[in-house]
Amino acid sequence: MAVKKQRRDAAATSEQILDAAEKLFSEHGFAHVSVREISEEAGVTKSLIHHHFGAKEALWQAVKERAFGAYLNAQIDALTNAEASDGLLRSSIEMYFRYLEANPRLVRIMSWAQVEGDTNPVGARLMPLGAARIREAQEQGRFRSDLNPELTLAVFIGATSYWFQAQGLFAAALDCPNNGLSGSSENRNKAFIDNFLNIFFNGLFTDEARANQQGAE
Amino acid sequence: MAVKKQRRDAAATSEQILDAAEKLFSEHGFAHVSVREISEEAGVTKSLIHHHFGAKEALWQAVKERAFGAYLNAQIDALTNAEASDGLLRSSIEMYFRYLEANPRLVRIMSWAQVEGDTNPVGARLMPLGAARIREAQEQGRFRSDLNPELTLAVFIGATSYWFQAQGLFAAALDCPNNGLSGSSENRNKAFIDNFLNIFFNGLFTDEARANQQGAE
DNA sequence: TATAAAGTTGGTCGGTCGGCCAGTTAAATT
DNA sequence: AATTTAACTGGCCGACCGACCAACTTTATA
Repeated sequence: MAVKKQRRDAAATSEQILDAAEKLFSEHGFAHVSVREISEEAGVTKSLIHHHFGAKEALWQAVKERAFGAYLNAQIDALTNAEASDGLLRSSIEMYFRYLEANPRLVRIMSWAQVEGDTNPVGARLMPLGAARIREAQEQGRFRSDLNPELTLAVFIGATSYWFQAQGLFAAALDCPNNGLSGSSENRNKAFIDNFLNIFFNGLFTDEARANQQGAE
Repeated sequence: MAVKKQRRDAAATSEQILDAAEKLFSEHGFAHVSVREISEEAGVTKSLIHHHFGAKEALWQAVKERAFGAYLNAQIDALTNAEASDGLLRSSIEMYFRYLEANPRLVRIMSWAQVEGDTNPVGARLMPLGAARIREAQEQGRFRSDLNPELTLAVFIGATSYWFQAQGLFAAALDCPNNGLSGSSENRNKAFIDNFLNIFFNGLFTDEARANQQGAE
């Protein structure tokens, strides 16, 4: 038999409100969404939102904290559990990419938070972990030691994050039929990360060009 | 003798309004700025803004078109005038980076436009030009031919654009005193682009690691 | 100089916003 | 069963928003 729906459940109601707010905030941004719209989306009264979260700003904060918290845990897992071999480091990088791919709302929330000037605590937590993995690889002679780990990590985070943030920018240029990228977005994402990792690890130069470059220095 | 100030000059007034709007919109975004605030910043009445631009939305559009137009011209110059040698391609890439560095307002306007879902016509114009340069280098045997030019360009645009968009994200992690990056932002920018181009062209692997990777395939 | 056109102004309107409060209902406590 | 606590509701309020308009002033035209 079906469980009778609880009519007063503060935790469930809060989640309901958070879900609705996350949906609308991520789509349109904090300023373009009214508390009224959120209440309608969540199926509760406007007053109830103020009852549970106080001000609109606090609700936005709660939405961000929930999304960033889940993201942070997933990434810390990926960065601490992966072992220091080429294949596993590569796969932990791919996990970062896949997480963004699977959570488009998170990507948009991060975009909004970024442009609105939030001092994102997630980056400050994640950067040292990722940089440490790069340092390990350098000490083991697998990565070049003349590169700065933090800046290298910034390249990786930037290229992958921007790929998802700016799909509208790239879509038109990628959709021409002669480059074999006009398939599904999954295929495009896979082609991008493969292409990126290939450059990231091996560079853009041919062996010949690299030899010339080194000879010239 | 000083030129007597024109008291009624529609073009100058429009510029004045556009300057004020660009400043405030880029700092706080479209929704967080009122027409009243813009009028005060520009030193004109609110009604005058409606007289010149119609609706607030049209003013925002005009701000974006002015900024994107200047940006587009500068980049088209860089991409069409640079000759097809390693040094000049590298320098045209650096010009792109320098332009973003010198125009923080443009970076923020692009961020706002992106997150608000604008179908950015600039990317559609610029991507084919940049991809063509990469194709040339591939045909001349300087760049590896197994890479997709458009996706490669997306890596470059993403990494550099994100660097400026997300300085707040990176700043905390980069400011630790032991990595030599705690100087001025100009120095940090230079260190980043040098590090990026080094990876971009030559890859992250050591020669040994690259040899192992190729041997394993 | 007469007249039209364009630049500029202060004031105001309907509408929406976030937040508050008094009151109601269900659950928990004693 | 009585009472306290907390979830929940409808209505309302002042503030602010973008837009509009009628009037006024300067410049261009004939």
